[in-house]
Amino acid sequence: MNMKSDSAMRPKILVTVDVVLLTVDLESSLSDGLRVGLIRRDAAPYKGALALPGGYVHPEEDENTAAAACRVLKTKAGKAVRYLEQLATFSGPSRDPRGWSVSVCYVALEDRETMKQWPADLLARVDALPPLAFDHATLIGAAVERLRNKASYSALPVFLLPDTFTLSELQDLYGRLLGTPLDKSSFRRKVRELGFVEEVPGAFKGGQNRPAQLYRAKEMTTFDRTI
Amino acid sequence: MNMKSDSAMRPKILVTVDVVLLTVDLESSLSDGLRVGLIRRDAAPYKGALALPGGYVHPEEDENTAAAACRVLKTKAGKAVRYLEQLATFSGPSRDPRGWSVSVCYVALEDRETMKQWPADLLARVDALPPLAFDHATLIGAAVERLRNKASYSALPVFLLPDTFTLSELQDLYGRLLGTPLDKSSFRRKVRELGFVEEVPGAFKGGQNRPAQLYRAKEMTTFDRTI
DNA sequence: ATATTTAGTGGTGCGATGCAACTAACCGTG
DNA sequence: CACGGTTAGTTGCATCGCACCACTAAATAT
Repeated sequence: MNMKSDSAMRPKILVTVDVVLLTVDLESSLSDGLRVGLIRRDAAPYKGALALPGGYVHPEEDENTAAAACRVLKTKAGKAVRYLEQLATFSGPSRDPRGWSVSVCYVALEDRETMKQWPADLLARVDALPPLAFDHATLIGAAVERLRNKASYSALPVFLLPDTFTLSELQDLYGRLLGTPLDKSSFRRKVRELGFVEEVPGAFKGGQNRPAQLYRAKEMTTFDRTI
Repeated sequence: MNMKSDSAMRPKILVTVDVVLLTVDLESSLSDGLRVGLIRRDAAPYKGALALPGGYVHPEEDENTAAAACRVLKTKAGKAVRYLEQLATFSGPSRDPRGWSVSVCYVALEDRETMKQWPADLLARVDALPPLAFDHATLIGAAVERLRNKASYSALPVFLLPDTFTLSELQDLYGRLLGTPLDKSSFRRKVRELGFVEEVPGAFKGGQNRPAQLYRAKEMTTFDRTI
């Protein structure tokens, strides 16, 4: 196979990035509260439709696709994101009507408070998605699956909470993601011994009842997984 | 940001796939025995250097990047591969001297017997890699990490063994990948109850000593992971 | 004071896992 | 042909982690 002719006859491939920006609404008691940040497309194709924030990779300004994803988020959301991770790459001739396309998809996590800036009508529940442009529903499905999966063995979900949070909030979050209520005692023991949170000395969240100790995330931890 | 001008002024991005084809040599007692199938490049850049099997995505014939990876493997190895999984996508302006490139990287697993077809001098130990073209050493590192990781919670490693194998061989393999010797009793109990292998009735592997029952893989299984 | 609600801690029984001893089957050797 | 060596495969036990449940603590409301 000749490399030169291979390169010369190569048709154009569209190279884009898409970001699944996830957050969680701990107030909503029904469902898991997971929400995804969308945009409304202002150009063809799918003009006027809802879609994931995304766009072309700009070789002259992007250092790599992760940088492109950051740039997209910054222009569409006006801020740097808390956590960003590459999810997977989707490709094919028919997923974009403009031609054969490759989309490197990223998952971003943000807490609900910060996401207040995002227009409320563009924050869709992931368990009741509106019609979306391209194959974006698939990308969201993959992102949510990844997040749920990582919840079972990592500290990743802390990025869905504000800087400080109570252990009850953290437990509630894990319970939602894992789809099963967790035991208070076991959860606290686990979290403590894994040491991915630390107390904020003297900081308490007071409500109607007994005040709760506030915590903050320490380092990112991935737990052991044994066969 | 105007989509049309965005698209029109878009410089060419090289879109390629690379495959990290892994196998394991259970004979080699030192190290873990993991090996990666390489090719020797017959064209610039890096002409004559060792590299991963890979190549351009061909939009007119490839249904997606996974199909491109299969095609690359078929042309370079002459056969379909046992297991193929997308690893990650690597990108940037400097990883390929020809220009800004995106490489969708795949991990492939094959058993040692089948890999006998691969030229022996192109089957490198992953813990002692020769100098490689592009950033391919990085891709191999990521692939090996992924494999080791999945060994701790999935049946994935069975794809590194022939169709039938003994439980001792399977245990040896897991022990190598996990980097720690496993207990015979516990391992067998686990494998049995997870049920991802089944006996081949009446088939035994006879050596100098007591013959061992042969097993074959059932369905692909991923185990539970709990926080 | 007392009820209510949420925060947070301790104890206990069961199941999974690790460890070690045991049996089984084959081969080679004197 | 008995015996030792080696690998296959099982069984029993002891221990550790974890789910479950009961308890105490601190606030508010009436």
